[in-house]
Amino acid sequence: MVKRTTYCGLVNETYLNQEVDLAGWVQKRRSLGNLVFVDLRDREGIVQLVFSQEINAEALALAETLRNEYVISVHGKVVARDERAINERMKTGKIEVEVTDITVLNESKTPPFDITDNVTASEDTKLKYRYLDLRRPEMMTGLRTRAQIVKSVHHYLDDHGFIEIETPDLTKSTPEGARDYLVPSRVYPGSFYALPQSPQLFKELLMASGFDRYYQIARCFRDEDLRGDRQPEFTQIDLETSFLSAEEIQDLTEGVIAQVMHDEKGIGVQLPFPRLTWNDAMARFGSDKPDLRFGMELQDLSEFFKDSAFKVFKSAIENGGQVKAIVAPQAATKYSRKQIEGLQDYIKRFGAKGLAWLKVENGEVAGPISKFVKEQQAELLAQLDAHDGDLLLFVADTQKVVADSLGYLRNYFGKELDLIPDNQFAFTWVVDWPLFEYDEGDQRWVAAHHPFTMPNEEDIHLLDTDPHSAHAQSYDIVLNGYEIGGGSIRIHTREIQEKMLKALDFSKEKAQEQFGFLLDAQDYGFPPLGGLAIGLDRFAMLLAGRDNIRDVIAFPKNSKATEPMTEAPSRVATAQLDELGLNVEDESEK
RNA sequence: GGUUCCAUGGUCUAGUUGGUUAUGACGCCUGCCUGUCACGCAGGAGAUCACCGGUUCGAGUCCGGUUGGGACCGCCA
Repeated sequence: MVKRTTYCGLVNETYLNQEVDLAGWVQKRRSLGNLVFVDLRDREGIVQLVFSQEINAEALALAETLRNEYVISVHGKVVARDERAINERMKTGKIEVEVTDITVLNESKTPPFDITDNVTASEDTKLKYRYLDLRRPEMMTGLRTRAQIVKSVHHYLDDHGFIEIETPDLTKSTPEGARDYLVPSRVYPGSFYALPQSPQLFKELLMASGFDRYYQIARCFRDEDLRGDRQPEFTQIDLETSFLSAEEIQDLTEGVIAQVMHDEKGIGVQLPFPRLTWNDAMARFGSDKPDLRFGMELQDLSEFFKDSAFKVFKSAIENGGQVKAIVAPQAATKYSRKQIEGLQDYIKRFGAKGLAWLKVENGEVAGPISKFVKEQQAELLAQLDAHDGDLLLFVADTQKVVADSLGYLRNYFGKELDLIPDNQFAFTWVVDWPLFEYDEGDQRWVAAHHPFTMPNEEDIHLLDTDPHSAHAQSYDIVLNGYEIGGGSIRIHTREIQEKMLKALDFSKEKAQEQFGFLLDAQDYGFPPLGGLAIGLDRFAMLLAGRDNIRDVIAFPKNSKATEPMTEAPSRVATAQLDELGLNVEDESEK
């Protein structure tokens, strides 16, 4: 095999009049008879090859037989294109390669879709032929963005005294949190390992061992339903430290992110990032992961409407709820009554019973509820800072329903009204989370973050009296409306840990059975500790400008958690099951 | 677990009130073409209308079910 001179996409004027050897895939053949052009593609880009009688008749003949995605190598001379033949849209458009020798390294069937960035094939088809999909430049770019992030993280954390340590993938199932992926044990039939949801407990134990600063690019597994930003296996930039405060860990994280933004995007981010309390995030943006690239904040009108003649509003407030509104700027004429009612149907899934709205026209409010606010309309418009042409949207309900509904509508209108600037990266911390949240489905209190999260210092006493009102030393890092990471200061004393588990209704026995190794470790000089994990996939997705983490994962699952290419998961041989002591029900069905 | 949408040549797609040979583009094949880069021109091939059943004289179209896929809610310490 001839040694390549360079990548196709990197051939430029410095190679003028030199002989080069190139290899790659045929992007396109354009035959004009005795003159043939071939676009040759590799990971760095495309270069135009020329074949003609004058250059080499034998190569020309072979060029006529080329088809898309054939793999070839060529030898030829880099020449300048004629003035009128220059292609300004191509990086290599000023030159071309006159081919004197060509080898077909492999032929290709006609691919099921074109290897271009404006591909039209369905997600299903693309995943089935993932190796072809990944030939597309934008897919290569996404994975290279991801690689660059990892490289920067290694560089930064290595420089800051972090030690990279691997933790097990075959570990113990834990009852809290997401559903585990289970791995049957052959040696102990009926017993199972679990794949880690995160390396949480192991990294805490590494602090107990005195490593002081740990990190890992860690694969995590959660058997829950998928979304555009959720895959069953995903990767965290996982780190843990001893003897640092929440603020110090946040500063450190900002350093990591600033390094990545500098290396990958050439952007100097403004530090420190804003810090929002969880309460403020929910109150102002209706979300625990607010998109700060635009305004349109939720405004509380409970006081304004507490004596309203509009019973829906008045009674919501009397029942301990609230009335809030958002102002969609210049949206009044863009949305018909029917469209707004469509939005109302949508927010019903968050529990909202209705969506009240007003349009502002000539300084007056108009719309179905206008008669209730006509008298105070000037006051209302002033309070909301609303102007002619704006659309006002109101939801009256419990705090949670109001936040979910208006938070959704805020994001919806942000996109629809084009209020979100491109190429902006708005980081923020969301801090001071509740320690617990109530699980309506299971009718019990669960840890909002995880059961090892330290309460705020001033709330520790609440563990004895009113644990569920306590707030936590936990923090999420949010980018453009996505949670890209989160962490906390952990509990490091057995006393507080046991109170925490008790508040979660763990019996002493159950706690010992599930987390005994951690509780025991806390008896042997467990240092104060805390850490954080950044979701690599989401971070890479956002930096690559994509809207699905599949685009920055080489071989992802589809939305049904299967992989169309390998057809995993699949049934296995009975002999394999027998060896594991497993019986599958209804094996004949399906 | 729930809601909702979708399935027509290789790909994307049109298909009316149920009515003769199922539309178009791209791609593919053959021929012509020496400056193309969305090459052009002429011709051609390519369809189990996802699957099963029903209604009907007649189903791509209507009804029921199944399968596969997309989005969303729940779920995701």
